[in-house]
Amino acid sequence: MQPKHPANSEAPSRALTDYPRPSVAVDTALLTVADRALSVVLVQSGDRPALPGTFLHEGETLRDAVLRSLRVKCGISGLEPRQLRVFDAPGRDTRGWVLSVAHLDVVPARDLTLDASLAHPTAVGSARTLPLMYDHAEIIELAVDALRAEYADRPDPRPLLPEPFTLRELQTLHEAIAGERLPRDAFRRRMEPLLTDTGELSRGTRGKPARLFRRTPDPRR
Amino acid sequence: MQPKHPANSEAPSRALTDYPRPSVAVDTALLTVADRALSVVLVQSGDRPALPGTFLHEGETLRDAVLRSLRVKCGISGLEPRQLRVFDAPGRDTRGWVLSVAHLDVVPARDLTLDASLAHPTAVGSARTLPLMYDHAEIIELAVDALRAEYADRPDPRPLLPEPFTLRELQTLHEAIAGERLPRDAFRRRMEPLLTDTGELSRGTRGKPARLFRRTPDPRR
DNA sequence: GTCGATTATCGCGCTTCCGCGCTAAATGTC
DNA sequence: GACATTTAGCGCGGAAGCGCGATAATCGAC
Repeated sequence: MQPKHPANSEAPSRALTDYPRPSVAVDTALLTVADRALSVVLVQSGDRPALPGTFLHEGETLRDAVLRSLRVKCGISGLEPRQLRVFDAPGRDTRGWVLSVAHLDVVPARDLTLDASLAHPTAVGSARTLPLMYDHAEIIELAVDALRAEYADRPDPRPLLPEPFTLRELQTLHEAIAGERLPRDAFRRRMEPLLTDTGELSRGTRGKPARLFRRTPDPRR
Repeated sequence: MQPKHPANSEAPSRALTDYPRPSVAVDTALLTVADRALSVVLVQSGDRPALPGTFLHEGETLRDAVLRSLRVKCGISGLEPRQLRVFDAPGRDTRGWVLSVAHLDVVPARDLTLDASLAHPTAVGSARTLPLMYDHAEIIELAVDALRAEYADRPDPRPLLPEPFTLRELQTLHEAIAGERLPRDAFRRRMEPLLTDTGELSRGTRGKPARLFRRTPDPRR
């Protein structure tokens, strides 16, 4: 029977590697917007769908591992994963003791050139009905809530819209993420002050041409 | 040189324990309020002060580990730790590869019967000037921000005040946590609807007796 | 050229929240 | 009993935000 770890920050008489340690995985709810609704990228894990993930390798950070897993599993790079929470139920993985650090990331649908036999976006509503591995359904819900909070009062903070864009395009995106209709005037009053008017108008569209905007860089980020 | 982990959720030809794994620690910013200001409980770690923590043992959850560390290091039990974030810089601990899952917990000052030579509350302002171990200064800032957010629009959600209490006592507590004065009328308008008036008045105090309140159980918790 | 579609603006009434000064009530101290 | 202290309530003016209906402008389709 192996000894238990010493208290953290005590000087142990043994090496840390003498003690039982968990494997640490990262799993990412990679969200995108397609057909005016949120989708999540799923991969096939054995016989069940799952979020893309990997085990943490020595010498890398959690973020390094997330980026590696998205590159390898989904052919995606250059993203900004955000840590959500650690899932730590002792028996969550039948192969042994595994913790998972859940992450959220966001990618424009146009950047997804997935091999559909490996990874594919699934509407969040549909994903809820699937028998996902481990606690991945819970991770998706956490991620959706976190993304909705980010989008509540900032215009497209995880840039999904190519610039420039119209107010209407921005509102449609925000409604897809919020999962509900957003009243037009209130939305415009809240967002317009946070945007940069390019001074240009849309072209090739029916009706009065819409003004075109860019995001104003957020000093907080 | 040891092999790297297989991709998460692939069926490995080797046991998970064949691969390098980190030690996982939990560190807790245990906050309390004393002298109308926030304090954090520090322990001595070698020659430097630190947050109480421990390594995660097989078969327990992070919460189990936090509770164990608070019991062993501080003689405290029955708390409700909240996960904050994982600290994962590869070189953060000179003894080897260690991740730390930072937590926040809150304890009334009256429940702290600490052996001062082991653990002692330190005003958060003072703690900022100390050479804390690892990333513990950062953990404290995260915890303070998280606690302030919890207290922003709910009355004493991490119960610190013994019941019943007066509006003035509640306001004084919230000001200690917020670190700033809160205007009386606005505070009362925001909080009073969320409290249960006991129908009783304070006694033994100078001036008009104050009404006494209890917390109304929050359906969200 | 007309029409429908689309964007944009705005006045307006309403709601919510805030800060402040003032007044009243009730207690303990002297 | 007077006084200082403390709590409590409230009127009021102001600020901020909202939803809605109405109107105007501008485009492409026909």
